[in-house]
Amino acid sequence: MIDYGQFCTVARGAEVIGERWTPLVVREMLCGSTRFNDIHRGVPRMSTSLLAQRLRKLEEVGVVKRVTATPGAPAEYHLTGAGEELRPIVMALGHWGARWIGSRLRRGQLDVGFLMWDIRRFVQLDAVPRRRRIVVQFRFPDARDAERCWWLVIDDGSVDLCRDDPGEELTLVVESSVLALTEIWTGDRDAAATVQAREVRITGAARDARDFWRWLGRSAFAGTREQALATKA
Amino acid sequence: MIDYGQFCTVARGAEVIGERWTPLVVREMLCGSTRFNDIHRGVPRMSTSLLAQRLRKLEEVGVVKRVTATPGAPAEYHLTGAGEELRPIVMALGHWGARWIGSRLRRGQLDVGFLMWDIRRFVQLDAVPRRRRIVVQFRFPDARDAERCWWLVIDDGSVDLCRDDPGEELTLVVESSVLALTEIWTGDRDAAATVQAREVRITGAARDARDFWRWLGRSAFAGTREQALATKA
DNA sequence: CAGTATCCGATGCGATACTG
DNA sequence: CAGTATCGCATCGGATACTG
Repeated sequence: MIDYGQFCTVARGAEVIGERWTPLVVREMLCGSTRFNDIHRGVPRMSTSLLAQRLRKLEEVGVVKRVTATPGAPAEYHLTGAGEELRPIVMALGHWGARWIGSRLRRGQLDVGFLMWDIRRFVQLDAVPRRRRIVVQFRFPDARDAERCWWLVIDDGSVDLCRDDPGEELTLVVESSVLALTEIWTGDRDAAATVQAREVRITGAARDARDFWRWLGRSAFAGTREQALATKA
Repeated sequence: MIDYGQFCTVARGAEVIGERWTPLVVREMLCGSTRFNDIHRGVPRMSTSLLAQRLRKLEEVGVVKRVTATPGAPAEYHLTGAGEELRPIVMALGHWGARWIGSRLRRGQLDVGFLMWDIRRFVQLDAVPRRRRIVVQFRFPDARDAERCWWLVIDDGSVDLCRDDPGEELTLVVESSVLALTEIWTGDRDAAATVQAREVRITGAARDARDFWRWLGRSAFAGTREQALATKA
């Protein structure tokens, strides 16, 4: 563990949550993930051994509480009150990043799995047309073989993300480069303009296509990003 | 530099200011230090080469602006707008630490130089009796030889910290263990109670001694700390 | 004072493999 | 699925010495 050797509480706080990867682990838990592998989806580049180590440390300092419902059941990781109070800090950091990190996305930052996981999480359920099962296929021609095709299934208020064809009638097919959809998600580009530019193509009923952009969420920081870019221009 | 390889702005922000030592360097600059060695006083355990490296990085990402008034003059480091906007984040982290880091101060976290530097910075000038030159000697019998004795000189709205006897009449002498004064500073202990317990001794005119605790500031997070400890008890 | 250059050692952490 | 164990490299950063 980091030891700054200072009594200042900024230092002591930074020792706990400033360690490499830790803020992202906390972010993931703030978004609601409680299972080890779910958390890991939010930080896929982190090795599982390191994630386990960080979770132990966070438990030790009282940010995370490890819960095992019944013996033998898989553990769940929950934020404590202290952990929950990190929310404003992590959010502020995200907004700061959205506002001040100017550079375009680098190639190495693109990750379809992470993007889709994020999208799944923030589907605007109350904006989804009710009483219908909706199946959207996402196609990313430039992604690696295994990540080229995803299905988002929304039904009765629940959202599922599949990597295997559910074999149902498709409501929509969304085809895009990884970059284009990511930039829409982050607020770097406008969805309508990107469709205009033919960098995203949506196939399906016109009404469903229009609805799509309503219930598809955006990153929590997209508004800030958008505003920052607008101000600059 | 850290590279999380994620488009999320929390990650991209953390890449910039989540690196080891960086939040403390920013904290120091938010407190007003602009010269290399002044900044270094706030992070004395950091090597100068590493500090230089971090400052370069911060300049590169637009958090710090390096300014040389006249050629040959020593450089000054100023926070940019982006840097200034880190203030709420750093402060929030400090308050979080004050509230949730339960452990007592460890021996290795004590540092008289850092404490006195902090004290000097936050003297409540408007609470200091006017029209008088005030010289306070601080004695720390348990400190290392070179750090046993300090002088705080307040005059005409300016505060100086000396390590050599200014050779003037002393208004007050404050004698304390490093721990005791540090804990008063951080809000872990009450000043009056600590004096009662004879762990701090003040010599001088009664009125000056009473005034002392009024113009001596406390850490910016002491209130939060105090409240957290009170709640627990 | 205000840093830079160099060296070298600790360790953080990634990759891989393995277990219940 | 939910992790643990082990290995080995890279790099981070501390110490020291040096410069204008």
